Amino acid sequence: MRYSSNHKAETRKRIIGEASRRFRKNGIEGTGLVPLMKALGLTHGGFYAHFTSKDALVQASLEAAVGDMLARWPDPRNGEELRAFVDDYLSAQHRDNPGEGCPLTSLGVELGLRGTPSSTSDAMVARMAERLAGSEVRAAAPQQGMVALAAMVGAIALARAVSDPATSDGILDAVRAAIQPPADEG
Amino acid sequence: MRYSSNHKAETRKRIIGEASRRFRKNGIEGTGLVPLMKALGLTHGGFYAHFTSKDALVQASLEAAVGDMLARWPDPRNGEELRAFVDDYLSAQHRDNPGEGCPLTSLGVELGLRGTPSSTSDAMVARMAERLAGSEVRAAAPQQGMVALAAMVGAIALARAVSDPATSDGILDAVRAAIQPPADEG
DNA sequence: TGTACATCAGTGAACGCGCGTTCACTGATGTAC
DNA sequence: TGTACATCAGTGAACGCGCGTTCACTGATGTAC
Repeated sequence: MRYSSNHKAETRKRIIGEASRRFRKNGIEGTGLVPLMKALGLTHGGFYAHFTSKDALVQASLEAAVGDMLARWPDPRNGEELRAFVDDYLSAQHRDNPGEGCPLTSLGVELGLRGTPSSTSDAMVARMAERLAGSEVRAAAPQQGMVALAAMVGAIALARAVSDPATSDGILDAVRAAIQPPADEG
Repeated sequence: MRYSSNHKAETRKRIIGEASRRFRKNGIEGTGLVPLMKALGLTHGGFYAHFTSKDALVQASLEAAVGDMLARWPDPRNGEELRAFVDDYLSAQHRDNPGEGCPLTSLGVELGLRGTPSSTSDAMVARMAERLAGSEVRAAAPQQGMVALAAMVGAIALARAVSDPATSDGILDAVRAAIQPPADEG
């Protein structure tokens, strides 16, 4: 069967989209290519028409997830938007849905632990720290943006690792209060 | 072959020790029982004389790693000891050796991401946050201990995820400076 | 306008491999008599 | 003190399964003539 000229590019995008969700949710090692392709209504043999290997898909998925995440970032000069974004980042919703969430706390962590860090992570870390630093957020100096980012990433990691829901919520609350002044002050 | 009365207990400890290193370094899914037992000079069949399943070993390994980590923690009233510990935590040595490092940033993160958090993590988080809060560390209030812990865990995660060595070192430096006053002030 | 052919995204069977787990067995030693 | 037996940590072959990857093939459609 022959398809329209952009059909292959669209299929490639669909594979990346589904993979980026699955890698973040179930891990790279926990995501098989056979179930992934099946979920898209395709057979696994066709995978290699789009990617040279699973690793190539991992890189493309990380890049796509980072791109999505950065596109969602507000203008740092708009304090209200940034405050809302930080609230979203430190929300139960984000904690409970790694598949839709920040790739640094899922894919980035797995790649980092296994000794295969990617320069895509560098770009995301730099952009996030920069925007947190140049904002109304309490920490104003450039390094303070990095500290705020580390606290946010660590908060999500800890909130996910802990089994008591109250403790988990408390971690998110404590970090939110620390890096962001109360809403009525801003 | 029959062995001395404590032989089995010693073998069990050896399995847990090696597993806790491998789980932290290569991940739970990345650690096979066959190579694990082989590394101890044993065959894989004998594994089930010690543990009912791989999952049981994961729990035992997390508990052992958390116990080791907490045993290394200094008296929080001794500012100098605590400062040294925080420096060690935020060191290149720790970043580069997850197998010997904090189980929260490796095993805990993997368990948390896969939706199987363990109450063992709760104990470690509580104890670490408590000790950071009751110390000379800049952040003194109880929730501030949690913020310091989140920043430390996030710093290690980011420092591992990033590919540029200077950026990686910079993350550790920024967080160290933020949660700890300069040494000559203490 | 109609026929022949080239294209190529996707198919599906097959590959070798390592996984977690099971199980009948081994054999050195402690215990019972 | 000497023999027979029970114990049980560890052995090693086997199980079914899912993995990443390969490859000869399909067949609907665009293109050439």
